[in-house]
Amino acid sequence: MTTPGEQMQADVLAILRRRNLALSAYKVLEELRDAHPKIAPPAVYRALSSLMSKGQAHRVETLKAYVACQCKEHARASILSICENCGAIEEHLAGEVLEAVSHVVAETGFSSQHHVIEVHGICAACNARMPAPEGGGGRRLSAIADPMPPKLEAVCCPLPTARRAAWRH
Amino acid sequence: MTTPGEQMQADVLAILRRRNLALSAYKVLEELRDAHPKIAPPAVYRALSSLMSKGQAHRVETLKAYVACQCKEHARASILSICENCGAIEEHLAGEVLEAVSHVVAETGFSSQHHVIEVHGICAACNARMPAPEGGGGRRLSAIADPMPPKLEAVCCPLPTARRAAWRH
DNA sequence: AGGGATATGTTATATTATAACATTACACAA
DNA sequence: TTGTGTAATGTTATAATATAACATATCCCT
Repeated sequence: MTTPGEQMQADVLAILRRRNLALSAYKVLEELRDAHPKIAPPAVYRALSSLMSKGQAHRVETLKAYVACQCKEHARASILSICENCGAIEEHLAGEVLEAVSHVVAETGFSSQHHVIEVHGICAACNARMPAPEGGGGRRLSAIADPMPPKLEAVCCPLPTARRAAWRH
Repeated sequence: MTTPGEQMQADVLAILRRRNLALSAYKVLEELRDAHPKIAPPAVYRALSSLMSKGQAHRVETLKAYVACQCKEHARASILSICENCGAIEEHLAGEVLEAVSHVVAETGFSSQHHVIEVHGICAACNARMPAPEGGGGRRLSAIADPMPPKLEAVCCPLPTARRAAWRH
């Protein structure tokens, strides 16, 4: 039988999976109100917390927001890439990198327990629609000519010179 | 001549440098009240923001808190290690790791602009005071026998089985 | 001096997260 | 079966983090 808590987790996970964007806990809460009219913040945070402890969701620290895990229930930490243009999140498994990080900090005697690796930049799809940068190096948000939505549900779109991309809020 | 904003930045930096711990913006604000009795949050956030853009301070994303940069004005991102026992933060420069991360995400066409790498675990000093773990792997917080303060200003200390270490708040 | 840009001060509020406690459901012994 | 302790869920309130919005002052340039 499925308990209320399990149902909540399933509903939260379904909401997160609808997009490849990170959603704030309160955005998730809003969307949950359809199925759970009188839901309150602690219920959402409890569900997110359970999902995270099972590796089915991740908090994107640099966005204060949450995404569904894109791998098949991995336990190890992963690298999250965050597109500054469209907000798309991708998850990259790379044990060697985690080990490299552990190795670096081990030089001062630090023993690693949990890694957080996040990279901001421009995703492949947005790169394809942007002019290449002058002085070499990666393309930049300010160079975007004609921004356009990401893979799944469009949430970006207008984004000319804006300091803050549309998908943030 | 030194402007009010520069003075504020200097004061904030001095406060951050007094510890090797991360301080929340509001903790910084409290300490600033000595020198600036009527300071308000935006002033602190502005100072932190300026310091960060100059590479003189960093936000520890996983702690929602700020530390002084420990290197000589590096521009590149670094690896931050966070001791779960005493809260000590260490900064590790490791360009190769940043490149390894960029390389991993580049496999899907992502171009990196900014890296965030944070590692939680146990620092050398705390490791020295802890029993080694049974099944191999790093030592864990729960295994701590007789916790004791970190390098600079002691903020940790009691920490037997506590779920949340004392230095967090 | 005038006037625009930038920096600073001030008030209010938005956003994110958790504490604290009430209530319900559940496992299991008596 | 009924009590009774534990864990899960619901509910209310509030804590902690961060920024918007606007007023005022300062500086630079003419």
